[in-house]
Amino acid sequence: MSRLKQISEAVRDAGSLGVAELAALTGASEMTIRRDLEVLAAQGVLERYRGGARSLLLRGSEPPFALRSDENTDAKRRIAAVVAGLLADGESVVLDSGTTCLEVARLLHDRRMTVMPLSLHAVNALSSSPALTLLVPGGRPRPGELALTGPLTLASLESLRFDTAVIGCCGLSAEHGMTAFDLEDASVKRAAIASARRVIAAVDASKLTRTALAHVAPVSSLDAVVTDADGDDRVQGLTAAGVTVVTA
Amino acid sequence: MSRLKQISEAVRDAGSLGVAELAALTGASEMTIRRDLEVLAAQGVLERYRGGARSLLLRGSEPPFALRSDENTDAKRRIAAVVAGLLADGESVVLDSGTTCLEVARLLHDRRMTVMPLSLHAVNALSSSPALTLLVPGGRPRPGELALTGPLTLASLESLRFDTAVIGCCGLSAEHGMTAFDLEDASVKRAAIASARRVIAAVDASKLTRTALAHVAPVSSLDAVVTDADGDDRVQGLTAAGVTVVTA
DNA sequence: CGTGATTGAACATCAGTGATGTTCGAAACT
DNA sequence: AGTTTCGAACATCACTGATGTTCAATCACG
Repeated sequence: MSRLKQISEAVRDAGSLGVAELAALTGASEMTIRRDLEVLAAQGVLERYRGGARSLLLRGSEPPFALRSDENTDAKRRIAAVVAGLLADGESVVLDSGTTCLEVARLLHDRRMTVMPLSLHAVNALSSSPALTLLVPGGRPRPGELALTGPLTLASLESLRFDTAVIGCCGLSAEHGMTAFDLEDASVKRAAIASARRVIAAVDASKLTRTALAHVAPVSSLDAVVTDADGDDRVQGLTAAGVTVVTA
Repeated sequence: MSRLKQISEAVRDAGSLGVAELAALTGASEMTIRRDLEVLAAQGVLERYRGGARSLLLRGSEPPFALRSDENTDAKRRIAAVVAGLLADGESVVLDSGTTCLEVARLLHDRRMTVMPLSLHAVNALSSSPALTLLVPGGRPRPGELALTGPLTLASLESLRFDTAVIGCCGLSAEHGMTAFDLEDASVKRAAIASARRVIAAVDASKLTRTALAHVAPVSSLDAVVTDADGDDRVQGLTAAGVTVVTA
């Protein structure tokens, strides 16, 4: 686990912590801790005060992208590989924001298809590809996450029809359907789902226990769910609800 | 001058050149030349054949972005500084693609304004800024240049009204007006100009002698031209045509 | 079909960059 | 005023990316 993540979790759990304590906890020097706190403060994770920092992470909000990106990478890669296998050359795909979908993007780099990513991270991962046709939606990128949102994004999606939408999410269950932390994100996901004939959800196992604030869509609107949970209650709940679940 | 640029020009001037000759010319090893040629071939600058490479650069087309980016940097920075000075905090600005406008983007990083760049390079330069509101237009990024073009871009521009448009171009003269190498680019520039109340052209001196294929707009639609040419005939031509010219 | 030139993969080397630690003067809190 | 905290500046170190060298495989041409 990276030191930044370690710090952010320690501060979140304690509410607030001093620089010296964090230095002792991580084994790094106080100067390094200060630099880390500066970074985390810029990301909105916490707030500095003289001698320490207090957490700004609300329960029910999402930790910033930079802290999630190297989390659970193995599972994400395996899920992404399966998703990429479900996509055929020549298809047009709209690709959601989030770290799992970013892994999918990396795998599509040399494929011959049309892709519209909903996050600038994925756009950057694909912008050097000569093989595929890259479409960028308009919108306002949310800081850190770089997920595109707002009326421009919705307008871009409404003017196009895709073969497949690959959607990530923050929570997924048979009961509550697909949910997201951010309201704007949720409406973008909805628009993406509405613009595609086929919908694939890419969801690592940890999301299957979670339910977030904003409702996106019922599970009935998903054609397939790709996840890394194996022989799990929650997977059974989804299949019972009539969803095709593919395990990576 | 970078070795890549040196190679690309030598091959363009000779039509085709051998690896050994290029190694002698640049002082690098043949292996390095091969790697360089691979890079340039991927950019579409030239075509490899066994033992050498032949140029693919058409007269009248634009050398790829990566080769222009570190060219004339001083002049571009000075022009960009003047342009940035013409913009007020709180303004909404549409920022054209190209290396000069990219320098402008870098200077806007910590300003409090709304910016819509027309190239992903500038988007990336600004995406970490907490101060400004970044808007991304939709579109298809042209490889290398990463300039956004196409119907999505035009639609994004048509749905917005900006205070100022900062436009770069490939050619500018009193006689032919503003011109661009790429037809799609030209229509995007036109749309950007149409969506803004005030239009500033950022043009280094070398563009004032050039005229490119696609007409963008007459000089009468420009409110100001920022350039680094000092006491030049061409500048006089522009001022005679009623354009406000600011020299950096 | 053979021969010599060309290629690219693998490894060595080196410089430049980024992360970390240390020091010390300035600023802030009590 | 005294103590603590901060951050700028510099030193250090690991790592990455660029370059060169070597050598076996491949290609073109006679």
